[in-house]
Amino acid sequence: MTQAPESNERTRIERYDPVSIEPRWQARWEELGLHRTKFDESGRPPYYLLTMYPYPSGDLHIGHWYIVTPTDAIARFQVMHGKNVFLPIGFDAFGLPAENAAIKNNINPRDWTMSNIDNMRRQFRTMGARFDWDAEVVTADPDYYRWNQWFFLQFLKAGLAYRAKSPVDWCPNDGTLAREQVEGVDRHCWRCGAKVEKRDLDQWYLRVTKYADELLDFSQIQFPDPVRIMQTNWIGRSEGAQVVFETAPSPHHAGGEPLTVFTTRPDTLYGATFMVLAPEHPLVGALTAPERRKAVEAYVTKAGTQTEIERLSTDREKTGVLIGAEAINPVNGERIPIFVADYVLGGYGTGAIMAVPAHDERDYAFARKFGLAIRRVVARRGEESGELDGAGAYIAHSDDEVLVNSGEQTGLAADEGGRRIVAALQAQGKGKAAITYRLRDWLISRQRYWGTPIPIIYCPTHGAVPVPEADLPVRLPNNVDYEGSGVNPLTRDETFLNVPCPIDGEPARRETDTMDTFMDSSWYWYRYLSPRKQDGPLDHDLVEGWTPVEQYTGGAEHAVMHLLYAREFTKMLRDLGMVQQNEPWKRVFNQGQILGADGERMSKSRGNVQDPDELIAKYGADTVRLFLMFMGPWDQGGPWSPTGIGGVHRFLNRVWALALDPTYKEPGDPDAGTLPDGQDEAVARASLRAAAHKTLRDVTADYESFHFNTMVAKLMELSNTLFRYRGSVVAGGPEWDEAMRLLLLMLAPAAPHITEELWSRRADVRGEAWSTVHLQRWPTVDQSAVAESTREIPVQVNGKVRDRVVVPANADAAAIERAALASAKVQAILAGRAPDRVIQAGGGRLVNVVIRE
RNA sequence: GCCGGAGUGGCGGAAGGGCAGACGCGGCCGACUUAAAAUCGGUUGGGGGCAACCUCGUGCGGGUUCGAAUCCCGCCUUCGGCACCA
Repeated sequence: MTQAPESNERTRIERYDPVSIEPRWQARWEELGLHRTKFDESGRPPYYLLTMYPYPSGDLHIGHWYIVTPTDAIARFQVMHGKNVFLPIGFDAFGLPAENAAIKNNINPRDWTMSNIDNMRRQFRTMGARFDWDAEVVTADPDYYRWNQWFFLQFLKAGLAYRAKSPVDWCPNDGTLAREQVEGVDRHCWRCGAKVEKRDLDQWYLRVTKYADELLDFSQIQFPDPVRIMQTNWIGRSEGAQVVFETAPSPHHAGGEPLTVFTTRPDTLYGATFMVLAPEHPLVGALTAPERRKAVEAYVTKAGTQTEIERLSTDREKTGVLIGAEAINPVNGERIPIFVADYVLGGYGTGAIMAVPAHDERDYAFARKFGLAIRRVVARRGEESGELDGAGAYIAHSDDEVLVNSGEQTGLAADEGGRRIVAALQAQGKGKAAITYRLRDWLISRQRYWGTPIPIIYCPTHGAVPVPEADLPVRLPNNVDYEGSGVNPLTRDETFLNVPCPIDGEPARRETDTMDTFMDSSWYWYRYLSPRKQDGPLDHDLVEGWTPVEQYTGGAEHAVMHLLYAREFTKMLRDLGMVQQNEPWKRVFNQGQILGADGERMSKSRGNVQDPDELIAKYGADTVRLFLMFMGPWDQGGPWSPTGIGGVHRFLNRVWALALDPTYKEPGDPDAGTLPDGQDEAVARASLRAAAHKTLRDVTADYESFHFNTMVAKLMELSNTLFRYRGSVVAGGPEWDEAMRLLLLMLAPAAPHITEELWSRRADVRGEAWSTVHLQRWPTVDQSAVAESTREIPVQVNGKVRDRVVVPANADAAAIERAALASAKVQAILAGRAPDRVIQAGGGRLVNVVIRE
């Protein structure tokens, strides 16, 4: 790069050169151990600040900076408020991308992951974040994942883990596929293109539905509203009743087989005109009549091969087949036909419904298509004899509805009728009130290599036997050969597979499934507190002293997965006596996401990834940090654009110049040296102080509420104010010096390097010993500096601002009104008329003169 | 379809019943310079006026209020999430 020779005026002070300053201070902080948390320190209250640990994809991009640097600013701000801050970092090191890279490039997932982590550690250090690297956790480390295994064994003992069959997407060549590995409408494998099928596999579950009700209680965790709402919907509690129908006798069947359905509308039971079983319902096979068997089997098979999307698409036409059996409605003994149809889900409720087409849109659509009876049983009072208009089901559920065509219950209010129907059924043992949740148990089995091995051994005699705790960890073998396919290599690894049964010592085989990585991320903040502890997963004293985590920041994309799994996990740990708390974190904040310049998610494959390294080389880390905070509200994110970064860099250059050379006069500045607005020296001194302390008041509030963009704007304003006084008689004086000191302290959390450099030079100039700016106490606002002797009050006429009047700060309402009405502009508009009303808003902050035309 | 978030200058955004457009980018004018860059100062929502000023403006249409970007009702666009959950 050709650089013009430094012009004369720029040689007076040293140029702001972040590239030389930043690494120097980073090294110094590390040498001093400034970022290492002393957990046992008393006196300073603990403050655990957590940011979601990253997946080690290889390179830190600008999105990581966007996530991390404001969090670092919060940490530094809290340190300056006397808190004992813990800000750890680690890596979510297991998962599919490592395996994909491994298969593609024929390398080892561990090597790929670990070298990515090395690179990211290096890049992280260039941010200047105060991470406590001693606490680092890497989930692919056996020292970490052995505790996943240990927790699993405890859950098993406590009955919180169990095994059950469940379907997976299966490719004949590449084994189990993750959702994103199934491509196209024809559902082919992403690698080999083969047709994907469904397979039922035995898999492990965690019994998290046990906590469904408790998870709906958010009183001990502060979530952003959208997260709370999404979790509530995800859990999906609905109240209703279970009703037992029995099958009717037929030529092929004795009948009397109970079929339980769940309904939220027991009041509509008399309107049930058919019944529907999910294709997965266990009784489908047994109840199907011989002449229907072929059709039913074909239908069930087809349902199994359809994509979730296809099957669950709401605008798809309803399909289904009769199974050739009938059920008896317990309230009226009526025989109704039974269908199997895929609009009923196997995994929800009882997998069977009573269909009430008059009062349910889905049942209505199905009944119309198959020409089934539609019987109205609920009507608005006074419209009992009315017919359905044929446009659809009648859903509205209001207070003035009554039951019709409902036997003994006819004429009752719908609610009351529903209650009586349930009570009557309950008396006969044919029903009861029930609550159903949309939430399912947590399926943790993954047919993958790169994860935590599930510590189970299958013995021909004893079945699934837990690995004894003393034998943990079950290590993932390092030498793996994918043999060019996506099939989990553990299933071919004889050394791994063959083990003696822990009970009888006879030959047995290991479980080859590994755990969902959400298991890893459900407790890592506890491990950060004692990452190398060998005799247990967590240190109880530290956990109780430092958690729930004070503040957790991360992306909203985890609203219902990670953030819910981790809550469930914490409740399980609590029930095992491992922790005392009900929730893992006190407060969660969702920062926005930085997208590529094209508005799409940043990813290597899209080629829209912004590498921060070149920006740092050009502007330095402080500028990049500050720019990311300045761009907009932190919870908003948005497409990446470097437009404007120069403005932030210019701001830091100006802070640099103000700190090192207050009295300098720009040759190009016509106003250099004069005081603004014709102020005299005393007024200038007072307004400098006022500006500094007002900024302090506002910036403090902005840090506390994570409004970093306005925080930076206000610091820019203060530097602009200082700039106006640069070279004047007050430049370098005591008020200037105080303002400069406040500016550096306020800027320190956001731009840690330049402030540290200027702070140390300040100490040099004064002959004081150096002490880091980052351990200074946050300054306090001097209210007397902020107070002003006069106020300027906007005067509106009919809501439009027409003038401003200046009144003494202590003017009372009458005086303000007099001043407002005395305004020449107001008088001109009044034109001799008297105002109808004069309103003062906000204790005299504004006056509105109302005239009716 | 249902549930959420967001729509404000050329651009990122500020103000969350009381001065719309803070701060920054970009633009324009000027200073410094042989010149350019950098730096510094001024100016910058639209329309009108020589001016002081006037007028219109926060996605659209209504409403509440002395006063609405902000609250309410009905839409539109866009981004997330869920999606036959009985």
